Amino acid sequence: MSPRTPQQFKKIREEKMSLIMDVALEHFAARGFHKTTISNIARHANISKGLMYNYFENKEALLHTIIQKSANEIYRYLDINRDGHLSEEEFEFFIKKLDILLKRKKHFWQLMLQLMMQNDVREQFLKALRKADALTSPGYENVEYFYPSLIRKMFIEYFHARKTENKPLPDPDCELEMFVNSLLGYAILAIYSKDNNIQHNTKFIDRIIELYK
Amino acid sequence: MSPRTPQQFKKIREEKMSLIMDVALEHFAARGFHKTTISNIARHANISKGLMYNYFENKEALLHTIIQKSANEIYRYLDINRDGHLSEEEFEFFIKKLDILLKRKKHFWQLMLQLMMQNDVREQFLKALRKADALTSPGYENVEYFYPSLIRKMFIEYFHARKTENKPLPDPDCELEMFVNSLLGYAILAIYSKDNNIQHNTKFIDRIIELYK
Amino acid sequence: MSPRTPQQFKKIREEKMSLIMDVALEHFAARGFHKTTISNIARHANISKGLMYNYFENKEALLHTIIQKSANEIYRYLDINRDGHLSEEEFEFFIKKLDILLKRKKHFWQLMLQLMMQNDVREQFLKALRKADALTSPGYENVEYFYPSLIRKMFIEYFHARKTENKPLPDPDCELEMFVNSLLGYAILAIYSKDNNIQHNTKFIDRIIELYK
Amino acid sequence: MSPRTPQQFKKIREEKMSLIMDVALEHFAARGFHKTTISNIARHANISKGLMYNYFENKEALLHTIIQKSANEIYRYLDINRDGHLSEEEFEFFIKKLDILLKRKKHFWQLMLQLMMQNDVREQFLKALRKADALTSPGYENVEYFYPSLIRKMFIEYFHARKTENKPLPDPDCELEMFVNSLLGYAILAIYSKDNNIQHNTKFIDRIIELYK
DNA sequence: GATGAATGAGTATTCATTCAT
DNA sequence: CATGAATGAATACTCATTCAT
Repeated sequence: MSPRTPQQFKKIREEKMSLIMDVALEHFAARGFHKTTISNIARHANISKGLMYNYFENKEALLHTIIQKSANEIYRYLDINRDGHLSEEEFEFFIKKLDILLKRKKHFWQLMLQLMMQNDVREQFLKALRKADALTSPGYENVEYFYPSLIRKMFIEYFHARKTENKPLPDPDCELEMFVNSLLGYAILAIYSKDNNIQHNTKFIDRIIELYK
Repeated sequence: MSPRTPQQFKKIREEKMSLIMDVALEHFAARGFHKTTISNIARHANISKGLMYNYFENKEALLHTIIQKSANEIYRYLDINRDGHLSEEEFEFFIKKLDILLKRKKHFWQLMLQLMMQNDVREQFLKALRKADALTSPGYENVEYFYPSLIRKMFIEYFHARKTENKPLPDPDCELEMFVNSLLGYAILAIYSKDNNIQHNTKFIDRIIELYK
Repeated sequence: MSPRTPQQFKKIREEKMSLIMDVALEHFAARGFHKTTISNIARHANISKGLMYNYFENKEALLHTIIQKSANEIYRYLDINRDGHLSEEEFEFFIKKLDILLKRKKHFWQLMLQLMMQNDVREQFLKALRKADALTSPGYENVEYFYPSLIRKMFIEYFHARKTENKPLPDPDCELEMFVNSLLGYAILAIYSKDNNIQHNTKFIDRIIELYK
Repeated sequence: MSPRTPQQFKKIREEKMSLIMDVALEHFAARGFHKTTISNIARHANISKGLMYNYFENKEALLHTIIQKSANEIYRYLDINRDGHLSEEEFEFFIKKLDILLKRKKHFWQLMLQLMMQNDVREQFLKALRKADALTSPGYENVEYFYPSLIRKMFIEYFHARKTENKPLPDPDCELEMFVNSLLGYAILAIYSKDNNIQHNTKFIDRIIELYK
């Protein structure tokens, strides 16, 4: 009886880690990081507590890994043509993809919001995000500001370049902010809404595009 | 030393409770409800742990009392003419007051957001809010839906009644949603921004009023 | 019913801390630091585990405090005339007191030996000792080398000054080492011997004095 | 690839066991038995944890085997002419060999000291030593007292027979103890000294021999 | 009213050991 | 022979809450 091959071990490892992270994310999102116990995660993942620590150094490391992994996926998913310029088509594409993303990864976003709301976690949380960003944005590893800044830059440029009836906007920065706020408000409600009322969402997203494209 | 009068006792009591609640709110907002310990609150309020339990049945009761009290203050503060109708002036007045409120009570709002983000706290949290509403909205004690619904109703009516160039809005519900989302996004950023950049805020609020009044 | 006075609280605290430290020292000495559990200490001290942490930040802090306190006592006890010079009388006095000390504080010395034997604890353990030294040797707070060095210095001087039949020793350093080794060997056996065979010990100590005074 | 012969298997087995024991001894000595984890040993020996249990029933068995093996080596190494009598030459030979031994097997002696210092391990530890002794001292398997007693007996006889200037020592037992203590003190410092200052050691050993031969 | 010592149930974490492959 | 995933019992530590004074 020969031992399992390294590949087999790797597969087992990855599947278990993935399972644990899925269960943990769900619980973190629903009950918050602190109220979620390792015991609970282990019980729901049908593993022993000890195994958790075989894969994750501790509870915090588990959280970080979840954030990192999810952030990576998101960045990969959004990966728009990174020429630093946002065409009208890319703008529309971005908004629509974002909407889908919000619904696909509700648990992750709920967790993110919880973390962002805690003043003392926000900093280290942002660090994790920045790291994830660096991984997917080769060449941006040393960018001082956190990823969304990159997007923000593009949007600033986009709004400054925008014209209505061939005239530039009177106050593009204010317009950008209106846009960002609308999107943020929409996102939060979408993340916490129980139904995925497609119709309703579509209407709003279309209106956003109509207004700001 | 003559014994204190009942009034003096009452005053001491109220001041202590107020102090405890202030300290607690600050800590809850900064570190979250679970990470905040009773010991910490007591230490910062310069009282003993035991005294805390003289005033508040337990940690949860403390939280509820804080929410209740703050919610009451807020409702009192916003107290617009409750004739169930929102005039254009009232609309503008409401928005402007809300903006001031957000900045005045940042800690409270930060705590509110944290609580709203936790799926399993949200329900009981909303209950507390509804109760606070009932206290300030005599006659509405048995209203089934939670307070914002009342406001929402007025806003729905407001947007449906709104006319631009003497023509009703093509889709007032969508317009309402755009408005709500913008405001929500703005609120969150305002609650967590460190500076109270008046200028910047004023611009945005003015634009909101300009667009939706 | 007025609350206890600060003095009463202090007394309670000190008595409990002392009790815990006594029990802990006994266990540490008998079973080693790692094999001794907090539960065990608590059980034998007839207190709850929680109380332990009311008084000592953690297990290591408990150990440090024990070392510190015991070391202080020892230094106080040995406190010979600190003029940096060792007369023949002081020499004899020191040896005799040391002998008594070994028997009085067996548990402490057993623990000390255990700690000294662990390569990775020795450093931080010596630090604790140095600190205790500084507390009892005003003016020596910044002495770079650890306390025994001070004693050692005196002994070096003592042996170099020693004369037999009016002639200096042929090799005072070697003689010093013979003395130190004898004492060390004696100490270890004394610390771990179960009986305090006075006779036997006296004989040895007398011989030491006879040889090296 | 032809299957390995039984001899090859045996050789592999023995080499692996030896490797494991070396690594384990090093760790036990440096960090103590309890702080040393099986995982650590396995990692440093470049084997799997499971394999450890193929060779050693459990952690304790590993410890015992190490002690046993090292003790055997030591006894073999010291193997003086066991006629129960210690000549002056044998005395000198013994001391000199002991000195070399201390430096050759520092890790082992460090571990031994650690174990001896723990009251509750000492008993079973001495048992292991006695067993080792029995293996190398055929005929002494049932000797009640632990090995050093045998040596001690010889030394007692040696000191009682010793004469200075043709006169027997006034108190041979006390002299023996002086000798033992000196040697013990020396041994401990030698075991834990980082440098192997040959000169220094030689001087001391020579002095011992000079004094007690 | 006020204090802080005391409790104990709960939680994260460790690690020797087993076992399917 | 060899592997490392998996277990679970044990252990350090936390903290809301109680209570004698």
